[in-house]
Amino acid sequence: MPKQTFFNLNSSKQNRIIDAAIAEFGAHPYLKTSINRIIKKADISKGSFYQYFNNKKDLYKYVIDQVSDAKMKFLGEKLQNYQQLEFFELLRELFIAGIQFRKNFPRYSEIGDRVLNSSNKDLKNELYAESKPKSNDFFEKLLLKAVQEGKIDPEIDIKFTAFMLTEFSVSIVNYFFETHDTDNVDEIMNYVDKMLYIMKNGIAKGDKNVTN
Amino acid sequence: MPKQTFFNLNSSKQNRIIDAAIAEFGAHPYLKTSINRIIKKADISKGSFYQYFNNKKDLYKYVIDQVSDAKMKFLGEKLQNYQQLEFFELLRELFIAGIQFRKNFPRYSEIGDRVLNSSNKDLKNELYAESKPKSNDFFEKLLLKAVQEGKIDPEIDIKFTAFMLTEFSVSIVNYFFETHDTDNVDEIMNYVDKMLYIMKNGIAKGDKNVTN
DNA sequence: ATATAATGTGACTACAAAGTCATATGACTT
DNA sequence: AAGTCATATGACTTTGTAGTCACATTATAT
Repeated sequence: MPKQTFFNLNSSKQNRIIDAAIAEFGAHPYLKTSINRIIKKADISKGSFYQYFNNKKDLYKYVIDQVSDAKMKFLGEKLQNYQQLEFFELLRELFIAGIQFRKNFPRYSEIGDRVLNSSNKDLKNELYAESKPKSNDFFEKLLLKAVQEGKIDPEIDIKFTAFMLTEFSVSIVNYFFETHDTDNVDEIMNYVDKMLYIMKNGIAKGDKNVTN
Repeated sequence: MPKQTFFNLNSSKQNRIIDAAIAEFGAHPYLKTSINRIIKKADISKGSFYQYFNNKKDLYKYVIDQVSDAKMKFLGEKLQNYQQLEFFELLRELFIAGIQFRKNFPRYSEIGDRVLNSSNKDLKNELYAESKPKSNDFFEKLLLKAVQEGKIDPEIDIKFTAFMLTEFSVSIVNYFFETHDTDNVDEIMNYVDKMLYIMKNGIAKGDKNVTN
């Protein structure tokens, strides 16, 4: 957690610092990020930095939390309208909302991508203590509801399936950026639909008599 | 590529260096790995290092290639009879072999995990110019064959599906190690089977009349 | 035995990072 | 106006890194 001194700052200065941090953490993998560059960009002194934060990780965690909260809030608002949707429909809307978030807050997304692929396992565990479980929990709740409503195969392991959905979601983005150099983020939906198709029907040949 | 001077060394010295490198690259994320530590462990001088390799990345790439080759060779031997196996059976065998490899060569696996999770996109692209497609290609070929044999839904996007399988194969192992602190690697097969079930049938409720 | 080529060495340079601290500046209180 | 407390500063220290190079050692060929 940042120290009290940071929160004492007027919000304009706070934002200047956070913006500089977001830029830095979005531009480099964590281990290559530099406090020196951040303070330069934010136009504060080295000494001040250490009066606001304990160290780089302190700031990093805070920034990640902010971004994660922003996304949750954004998705949460969108989802209010979709309560009545069927599981796969809802999932689809969720991805659309995710893409919208990406469009509206590109800086946030850059840093988010970095975090999701971050390798440093120790750091990752520390950071993800919250945010990945968040997404997992969310999928779990959706799945549970869908099973109860008889929409989803009750045989599945819900925790594991939630995990699978989370990972697939990340993979989709990775795949998109590895195969498309474009900025046309909407095309991601192609892959979302492909993924949903597989999750729904599986890939073994044969028709499924989906019960309603 | 290492310089000729490296290959001129007797294999015992070569191994000493490669072993030190594997230990280092397995123990730290790439950006934190240190040539200094490697030469210390391998008991060679700084000057020698630069007579054998151009830089750290040079060595890194070489090590990754070695590990990747070893794994391919191992899998190839284990799966000699794979031609007559049905797609999902084969996939299962593949995981079993992969887990065996992990058991037999834990050092190799450590470094493999790091690589697969590596965040540095630029580096990743450079490294994977060859080796990632290897695993990807393999899945693609399997899928293609299975589609042709009528075992797999021809509707699916093979490239995309192969990618998802590749990524998830890694995730599943991570998931296991994150949720189970045990060394009983066989339990991973529980999750593999769950994954295969979903990939086969999907999660939507209803029976699938798999055509044979 | 001598000359030549290949290999080995570690002190050194150059650089960038995180973190510290004595001092300066400002703001608020008495 | 004087004194006190919070905040701001940047030069400095320490630590680590990659990479270089003049020289030492060893092996090979003549």
